[in-house]
Amino acid sequence: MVSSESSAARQQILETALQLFYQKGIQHVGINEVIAASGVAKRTLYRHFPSKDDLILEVMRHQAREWLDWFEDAIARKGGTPKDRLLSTFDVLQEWYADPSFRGCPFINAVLEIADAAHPAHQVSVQLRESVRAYIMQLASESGVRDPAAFSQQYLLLIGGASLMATIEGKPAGAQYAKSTLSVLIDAS
Amino acid sequence: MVSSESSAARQQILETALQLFYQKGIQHVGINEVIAASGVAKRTLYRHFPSKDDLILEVMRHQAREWLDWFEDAIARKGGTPKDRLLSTFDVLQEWYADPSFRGCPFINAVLEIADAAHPAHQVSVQLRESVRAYIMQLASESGVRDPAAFSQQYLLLIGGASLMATIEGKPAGAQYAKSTLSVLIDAS
DNA sequence: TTCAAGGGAGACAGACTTGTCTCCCTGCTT
DNA sequence: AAGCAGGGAGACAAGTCTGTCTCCCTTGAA
Repeated sequence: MVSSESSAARQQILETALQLFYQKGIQHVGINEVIAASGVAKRTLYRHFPSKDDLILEVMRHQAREWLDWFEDAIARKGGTPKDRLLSTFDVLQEWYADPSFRGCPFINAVLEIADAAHPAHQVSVQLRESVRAYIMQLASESGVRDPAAFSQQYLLLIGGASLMATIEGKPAGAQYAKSTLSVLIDAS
Repeated sequence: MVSSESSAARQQILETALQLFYQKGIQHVGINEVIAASGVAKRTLYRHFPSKDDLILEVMRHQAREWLDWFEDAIARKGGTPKDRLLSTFDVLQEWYADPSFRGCPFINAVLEIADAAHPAHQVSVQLRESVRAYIMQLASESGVRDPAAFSQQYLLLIGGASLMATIEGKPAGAQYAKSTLSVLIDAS
């Protein structure tokens, strides 16, 4: 018996839904579109995901794991001192923002599309931001920043602001403003 | 003959829709709910606004004018030197974030709910951010900041980031992180 | 070989949505 | 006084959506 967690159909649905949700926005993609693009029966989708909200939640969890892995790997690959790596996070982000398929940060998008802090998918975004903050706080400690906790909160402002600028104005270069701001913050501490 | 621009029914629809759109999210409010809450006939709404998209656009324009007036007035009332006023912008914003009726920045919400950069309402948000940036750049010039243009872009990151933090984590105090960051930026220039 | 589970295709119900339409009433203008 | 524009109430059409259902096929295990 194939575990329902690792079913090929389940994976197919998850990855197709992830693409569609990101490209068109969660609310603008119906279940019928997901099953058509997955080549899967509606009955099959509802066997694995009891409701659309469950599907959204699983998609967001999957995407959060993948994004955090990608982000930390990309920064590790840049190498250098902890301070170098802190600054290079915004180079990594700028490359992301400039990608033609970039349609905004999916976690910010999800929170504001869902517009319901009680929705479990909202918590996925909150937890992801907390993971990023903890990771940055660690790098800040290694860099000798005076108050790593406060610094990591300021970092969250900058990453959110840069993602927003990339989404609203379509300006990936917002990441460079964030980078220069971060540099000033580090040097001042 | 009453001008269709200043009709009482039109104003009623506009203000009711503004409230509902903000409280529940644009996509989660139907035309039927707007007319029920406005005490207006459906025919009347469609006489003034040919489609829901037109209504959304007019609501956003109205809200953008009101918000910018409120923001500039609140800062002017704080008084002090240009540098004082730059810093007090985030005190003003924090009061807004901490208000029980705060449900996120309506312009960020709208952009991400609509998820379509070609939608006219998206441009309203872009233009509002540009107005804020120009206003901040002026204050920065008066404060003797070295590069007011770059500074104003960094400001946009901070205001966006703080609004996002207030929305996602429900932490109005993000504004204080933004204020301290801004202070460092000013002193370093 | 038999049979149960997973899956594809799609009909269907029920509850939404936007936008058009009719019917009737009130109040202003000429 | 008369008539017309603006407006309230709501039926209706045509479309959307989610979630349930039936029917049939395939595959793998006992």
